[in-house]
Amino acid sequence: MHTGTIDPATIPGGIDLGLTLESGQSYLWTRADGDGYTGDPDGSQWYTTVTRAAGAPPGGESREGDPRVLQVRERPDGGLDWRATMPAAALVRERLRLDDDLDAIAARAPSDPVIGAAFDAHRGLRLIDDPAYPTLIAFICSTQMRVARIHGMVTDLRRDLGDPVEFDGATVHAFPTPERLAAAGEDRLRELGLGYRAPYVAETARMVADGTHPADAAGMQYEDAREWLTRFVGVGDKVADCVALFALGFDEAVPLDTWIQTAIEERFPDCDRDSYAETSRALRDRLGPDAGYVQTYLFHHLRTAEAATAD
DNA sequence: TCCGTAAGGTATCAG
DNA sequence: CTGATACCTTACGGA
Repeated sequence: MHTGTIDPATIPGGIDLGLTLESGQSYLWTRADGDGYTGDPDGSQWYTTVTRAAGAPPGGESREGDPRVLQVRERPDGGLDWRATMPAAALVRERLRLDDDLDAIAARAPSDPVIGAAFDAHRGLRLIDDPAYPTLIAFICSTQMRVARIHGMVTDLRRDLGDPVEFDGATVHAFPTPERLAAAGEDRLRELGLGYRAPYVAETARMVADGTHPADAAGMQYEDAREWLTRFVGVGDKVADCVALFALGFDEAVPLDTWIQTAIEERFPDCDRDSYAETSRALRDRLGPDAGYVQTYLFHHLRTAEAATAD
């Protein structure tokens, strides 16, 4: 086993690990004391994921290789501990985007009372940089679902169809390979509770298994990438934006979900256009170069209960 | 205990 | 190309 620590001085703006991993960006980590997403996040717990990459460019998780386990927890000093089946210091920095300067990002954000409140209320919330294919499947599952249940669905997929890996005396499961998901078939996926998403996941997994990989969008211009991603079954503009933002490093992407749509109507009505593409463009212009970061803070702020009394 | 509603939307089909 | 509708399942809140 490899272990390491990350000095808080090397994390500009700090990190709230539980918030970052349970804020609805990533569904690929589980908390040691349970499935997570069902209670208050707790960054002092070990969070575990399984990955096939050991340090890849954004969204460029290797498409083959043995699954490897990575665990991270928050230290009392604000730094991080990690444990893994491979050297992982660089991987942790990359996945949790520890080089992003949160204070600078907050300073660049537009001066708006709700945006300011969102940054103040959720210090240490970071964007994540997850592998593209599991993120694609997770967000196909996300339509018309609550955050906690999306995590439950992904966890069920892993447990039932993912390769088991031994680590520290326990068994954890990798995200199922595209081949395995495709082979499972629509009926099996319906049994796992995916509902009408089952055929979408099966068909998209088949496309990936046949060589059309979502990470291939990483080198495109942002709007081209979003459009290209919608070729996967079950992927419209919103899900494509989630993959672009949370897995492919397109920091300008602003997934227009129901929460953000409401925020647009109430806070930025002049950004409300006739199409997704035009509204997206207007909102990106309004939110600035870190539009994706601002969106993530807004989404989390609006979604949490305290937001109801914040404004 | 039971039922209506809504949950990080998308595919499909008219007009 | 734009607008309306069905869609699986589950976890809630109100009767």
